[in-house]
Amino acid sequence: MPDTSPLIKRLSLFAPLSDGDVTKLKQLEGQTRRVPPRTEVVRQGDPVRNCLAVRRGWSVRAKLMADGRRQITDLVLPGDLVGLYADVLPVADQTVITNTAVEFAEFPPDAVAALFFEHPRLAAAFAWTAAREQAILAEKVTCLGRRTAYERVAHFLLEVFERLRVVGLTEDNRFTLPISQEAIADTLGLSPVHVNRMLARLRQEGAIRIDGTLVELLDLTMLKRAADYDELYLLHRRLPAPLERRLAA
Amino acid sequence: MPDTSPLIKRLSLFAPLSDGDVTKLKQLEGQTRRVPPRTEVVRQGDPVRNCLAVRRGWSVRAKLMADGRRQITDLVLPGDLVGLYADVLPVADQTVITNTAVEFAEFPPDAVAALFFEHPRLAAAFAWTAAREQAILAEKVTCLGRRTAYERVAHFLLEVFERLRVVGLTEDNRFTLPISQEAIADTLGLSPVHVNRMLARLRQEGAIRIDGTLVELLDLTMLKRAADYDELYLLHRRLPAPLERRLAA
DNA sequence: CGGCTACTTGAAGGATTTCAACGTAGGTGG
DNA sequence: CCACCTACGTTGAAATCCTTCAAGTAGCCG
Repeated sequence: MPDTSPLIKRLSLFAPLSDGDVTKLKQLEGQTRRVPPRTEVVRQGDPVRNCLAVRRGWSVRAKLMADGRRQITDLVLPGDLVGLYADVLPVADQTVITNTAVEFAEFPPDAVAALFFEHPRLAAAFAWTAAREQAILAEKVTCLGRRTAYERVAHFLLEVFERLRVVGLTEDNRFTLPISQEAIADTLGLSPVHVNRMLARLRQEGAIRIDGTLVELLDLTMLKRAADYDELYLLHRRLPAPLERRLAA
Repeated sequence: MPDTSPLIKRLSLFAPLSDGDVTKLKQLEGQTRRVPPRTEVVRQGDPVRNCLAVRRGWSVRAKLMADGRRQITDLVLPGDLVGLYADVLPVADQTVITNTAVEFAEFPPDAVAALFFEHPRLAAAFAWTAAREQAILAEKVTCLGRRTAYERVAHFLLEVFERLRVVGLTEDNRFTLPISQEAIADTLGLSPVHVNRMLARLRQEGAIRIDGTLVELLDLTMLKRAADYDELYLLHRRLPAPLERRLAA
């Protein structure tokens, strides 16, 4: 299947999906919507309506402060789900803005609750997604709290690379990074100028190469050492055996 | 009920619980275990066995880096749940260490999944808890990425105050803060020395008063302004009406 | 070509860390 | 009961990392 959606790719990593599961996912992702770059898909403070499943394009989830500062809390990449908790939240606590043209599917939040009854394996996969999202957030807290600017930039590149890899959006050690250095700065809690300097340093050290939006990681070992990187938190591993047995029943 | 557990207190804030729900919670919390201060309750990298429901005492959830740096990602206070995702995770991505003597109940992770069938309202309440935890993490990312040390300390005090308040652990504007300034530093991504200075400044400005482990917030308005604080993210509001209607059915 | 946006680089300033020293309270053993 | 010890809090001074300000370059699109 060359047309496999990134979501299906990503969830298959967690557990082999049955035909029924795949059919259900295709149904959820059936109707897609396209929005241009710099569109607010979800607005902080608004009531949340739908869950989104991103098929193409980059967005960011961000918190906006009263005085204009902003912090990007997570990237939203193809295969990612937005608003899994929509059902249970009064209003969105964050804004989601597209960075490129983005294509995504929408479905009602109670469809997620319904999964628990009809598609327990998918429900587990969605729970796993939520757990992964939380682990990514915790890792980001660690980055911002305890890593230097240099380490943060290296860590950022490695995380993006690995997250794109599992949805098939890398080639060798290359990927496209369609966001500005200012956006990276808002992700890493740094100034744009300093992000630029750290990228320059990584470039000079031969760890990376950048050509426009194309990034190549030339020395993964060195990057991982520099970032104190352990990708365990991304949970790109098979699910626990006990759960597997239970779901197989 | 003077004996109401902090968990029941907290979840009641989300939705009025039925007698059956309360009975179920009491059953989950039935057997408690006590551990002394500075005990590793969950160890980063170990397989996760159980979910925990904390009844008394303070713990922290932390990420430990190879070179000894640590980042506290969240406080674990009475009424908090630990390891909601245990079922779906291969290993713990964080360590949980008690700071004081702690009393908590343990229950198997699949008990959470079972809730969805027998106690949908509790299941929703647990989902809400998970959503709240994630919102707290996102807010922490914003703190670490975009707030100054002064703002972070003010924000920290306000968050702790509000979280303790809903489980009945405050009196007027006072609460006990049984953790060291070093632990606060590891929470806020600062050095212990600087935390001390910021606390001193808040004290001089008349915003707070500290006597041992007792903290009093003297000027909430000023603190909230200083921290750019909006406690919306703590989700201490009633659940959305549509969900309420569905659960009432 | 002009104007926009993003990237780049240098220099100065500021926020926070590190280093160091001292004070204080509680706990333990002589 | 006192002396010691340790952990924690406090304060000053120097060093560092990162930001801010400023100016210049490169690419892109009308």
